[in-house]
Amino acid sequence: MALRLYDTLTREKRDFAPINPDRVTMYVCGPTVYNYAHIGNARPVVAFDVLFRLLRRIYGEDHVVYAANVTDVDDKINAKAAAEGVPIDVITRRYLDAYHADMSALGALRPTFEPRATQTMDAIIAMIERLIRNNAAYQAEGHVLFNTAAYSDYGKLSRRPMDEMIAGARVDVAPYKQSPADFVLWKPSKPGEPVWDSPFGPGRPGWHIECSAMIEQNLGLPIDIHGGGNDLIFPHHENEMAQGMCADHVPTYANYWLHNGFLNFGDEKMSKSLGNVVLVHDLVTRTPGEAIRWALLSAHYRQPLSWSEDLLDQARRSLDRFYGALERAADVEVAEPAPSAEFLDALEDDLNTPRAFAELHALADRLEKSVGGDRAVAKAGLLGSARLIGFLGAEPKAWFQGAADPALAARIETLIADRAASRAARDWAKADAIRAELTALNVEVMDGATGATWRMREKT
RNA sequence: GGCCUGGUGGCGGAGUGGUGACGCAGCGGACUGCAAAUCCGUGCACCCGAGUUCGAUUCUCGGCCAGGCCUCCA
Repeated sequence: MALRLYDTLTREKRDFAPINPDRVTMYVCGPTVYNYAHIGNARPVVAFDVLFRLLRRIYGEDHVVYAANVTDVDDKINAKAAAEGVPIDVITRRYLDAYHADMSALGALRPTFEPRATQTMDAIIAMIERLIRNNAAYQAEGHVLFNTAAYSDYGKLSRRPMDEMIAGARVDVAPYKQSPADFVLWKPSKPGEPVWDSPFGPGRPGWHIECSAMIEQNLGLPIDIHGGGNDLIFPHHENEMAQGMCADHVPTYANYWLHNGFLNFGDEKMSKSLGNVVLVHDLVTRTPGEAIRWALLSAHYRQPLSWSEDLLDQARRSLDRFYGALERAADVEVAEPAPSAEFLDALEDDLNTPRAFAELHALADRLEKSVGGDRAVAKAGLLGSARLIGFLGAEPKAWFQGAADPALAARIETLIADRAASRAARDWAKADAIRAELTALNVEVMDGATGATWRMREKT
């Protein structure tokens, strides 16, 4: 089966056909680096990482170009910098470093490009100049505004009837706007804010223009895939598309618009403004990143996902199952891991990760139950499939014992040796006492035919 | 007010016009000095109403409920 993706613009699942199979282009809206990322922010990163990996497999590693922007000019960054009395780059560097570390812990590959707004200023200004020249933008009171009337398809992506929307909008309309829907491309900086020179006067870019300029600069319009959270459909992506189309007169902006559903926490979405956030930065200190990744992919990317401790716990148990199966199959030689046909089929069906996960379970079952050569086939399929999307890359021993530091591990090994001696002497009371001691250390001991193995229990 | 999602078993979550994935938890059994893991078996669902149909959880319409967007937001 060929790759099929659900496109927000046409609201249908379509066969994916890149403009140029030698250079497949994908852009995803990235972070504004003024704070740590929460798991809701991590959802698109992980979901589109799966797509990136799948595209690399289909078209070749060197034939997929993936860009994700870093917004490092923003009101909240300015506010934070002012509050701490430091330049904005102190803030942005701190949170960008943390972002990279956190997303890496979740198994996300780095995008090919991570353009930063502050380093895209020339392209931004050039694009605004072109928009003005094309009569798609106008200047007013130190601002440059996009003229939505210049783009007849404005509202098409979000399917918003513009006249009705304006009537019901809760937005205060700035007096210098020709139409309430017009949006800022360039605006004057307030005192103390970062400022850039431009033909339109000193100031800084509006929110939407950086993405269009980065796409143009790093990928070239039109692009194959544009991704982001579904809250960005309007106004951000609507505006991006309008700008790009009017600036470059391209036939399309992006051929496939992909939007992930939201992660909810309780009854509401998780958001920084609501304050109900779980930071990845905190979570990774007490939970394996792989389990967080599994939890994030346990629902289809377009569906809402309810975040809970129980979800994480279930994710850990699933991975326990797989690593356990691999541990028991340590003796099975695998020439070359390769994903199974059913697994690829599930992923190619608009990234159906739940179905793909079901196939991983089927492969693990085969690995446990079959004998002889079938085991090698199952192991190759399990490893090849799981690793394609960033799972089961660790050694089973590291998965089960990774939470123990070397000193603790040494102590555990000593206790287990003592217990083995007691068991050999059939001193069950002492053996059980040692087991109790290990349990107190959060360690579970498993007696097997070839001796005891152990693992750290999940924290409760 | 406008627009957009979604409502599946105790929980998570696919999918389908007709034999009701998959996982976790539960229950029974095998195995085990104990325990875990593993294996075998097992119960449980498709928000409500109407329509279309031989037949709907799946299609259509109408409700109800929940969430999101229209303002920074993944």
